Amino acid sequence: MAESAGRPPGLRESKKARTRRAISDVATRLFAEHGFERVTVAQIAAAADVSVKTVFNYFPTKEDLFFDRADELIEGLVRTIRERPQGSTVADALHALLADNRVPFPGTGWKSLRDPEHYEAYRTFVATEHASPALRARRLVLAERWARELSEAIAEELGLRRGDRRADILAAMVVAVMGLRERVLSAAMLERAGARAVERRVRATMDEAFERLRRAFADIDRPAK
Amino acid sequence: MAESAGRPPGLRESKKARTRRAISDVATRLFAEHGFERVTVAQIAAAADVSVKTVFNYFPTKEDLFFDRADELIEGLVRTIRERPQGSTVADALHALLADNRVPFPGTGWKSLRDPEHYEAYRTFVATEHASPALRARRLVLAERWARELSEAIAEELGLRRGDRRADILAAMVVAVMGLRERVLSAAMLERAGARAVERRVRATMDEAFERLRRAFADIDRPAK
DNA sequence: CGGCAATTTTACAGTCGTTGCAAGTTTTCG
DNA sequence: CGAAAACTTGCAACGACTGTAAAATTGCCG
Repeated sequence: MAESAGRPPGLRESKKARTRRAISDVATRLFAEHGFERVTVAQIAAAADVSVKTVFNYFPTKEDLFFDRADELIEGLVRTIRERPQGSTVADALHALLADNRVPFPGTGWKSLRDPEHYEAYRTFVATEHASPALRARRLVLAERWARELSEAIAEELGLRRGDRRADILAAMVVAVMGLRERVLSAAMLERAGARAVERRVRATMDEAFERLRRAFADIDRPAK
Repeated sequence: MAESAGRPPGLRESKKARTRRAISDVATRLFAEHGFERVTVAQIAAAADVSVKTVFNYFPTKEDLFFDRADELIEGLVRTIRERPQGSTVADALHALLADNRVPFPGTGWKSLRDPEHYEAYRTFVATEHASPALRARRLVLAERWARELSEAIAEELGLRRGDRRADILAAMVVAVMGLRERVLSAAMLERAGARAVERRVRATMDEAFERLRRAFADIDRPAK
């Protein structure tokens, strides 16, 4: 695998990066405009001025075009756990992150829904996803992968051995709660609730969920430091 | 929607049922023999002596051929909750069901893994599913549907209004635990652990998980009657 | 700079799931 | 029995995806 800072960028590398970006951007725009199902890979390729084969060269499946960089989300979660403030349990840290009115944006991190531009962008994302069974299915697969990574991070952070049942259970429940958050968020945004209303509903759900998680895992979820 | 016992069977009905069964059986056999991905719908149609179009007439997608009647599982769960014995909480009832060494079989209910025949059949099922990303994805979609139905049943059973946050949270966590059970079960069976060993691992995981669920939901999960 | 090797991109042909359509076939019912 | 309704089928077509081998591009070395 290429190390993160191997050689000086190199023409080839940078060109590849640019091509990949171009394809992803074009695809994102087209999906937002016409919906996932009604855009063909051939159209994307044409709009990005590459061949269909090249598209599949960079993205294994059409769905990957939509969820490009979605895996960054899990990195954010893991960092949240690892770098939680002193005295804060894992549940505390995740609670703080997920009860907040922010949502993950590819590349640029978590953004507040109070910003109308971000609200609109995320609403489009959610609506596109919601309208496509294939995308909804894909999201579930991603969530499963997240559960595994989360489980490892949690185990390590709580001083349990890898694959400890308790870490697996906690991770699975956290991911379930994330799924719930997503559902609440989507539902609220799809009916065009105002940013404050969305925020309120999300927070209420997360408060409830994490309170219960705290109760369930009080014995092993220890504060940092 | 057709009521469960509409007219006397009728030639047409029974013929349809037979055709459907034939297709499903043939598909199941072929998948077990060669793996999901390596069997084409055309082959299934040929082996079942119908046209490809007829196959899609009965089953919306190829995956549905594999998971035919999997939705019966959720009915079993819901019944488990509704008909739980006196003094038993929802968590108790689900715990008893899921810590047991039995697995759901389409049509015939839950069977013990101690029976070598059932063990082998279920192992084949699990192995086939495991080998196919498409099937794994599909299972996740089914699980999501189960979460919704479970949530309704739980809400009703605990005297909460439909869509009560707490019921949603409990349901989501229960489904997460079911997913975990499946993972433990699969892993154990794929490495050909003996029935007792599989049973032990499943039970240990379920004991741990439900103990935590009980703690988390002690305030609302009331015993029956 | 020139030219060869490695890497990317592309066209082309093909597989497979899935759908729409119009023409059979079978079952039901009056 | 005969027409309507319900099923089945063959055919053509679409779109995601793959393999292959040829063409274009880029990196590198003398």
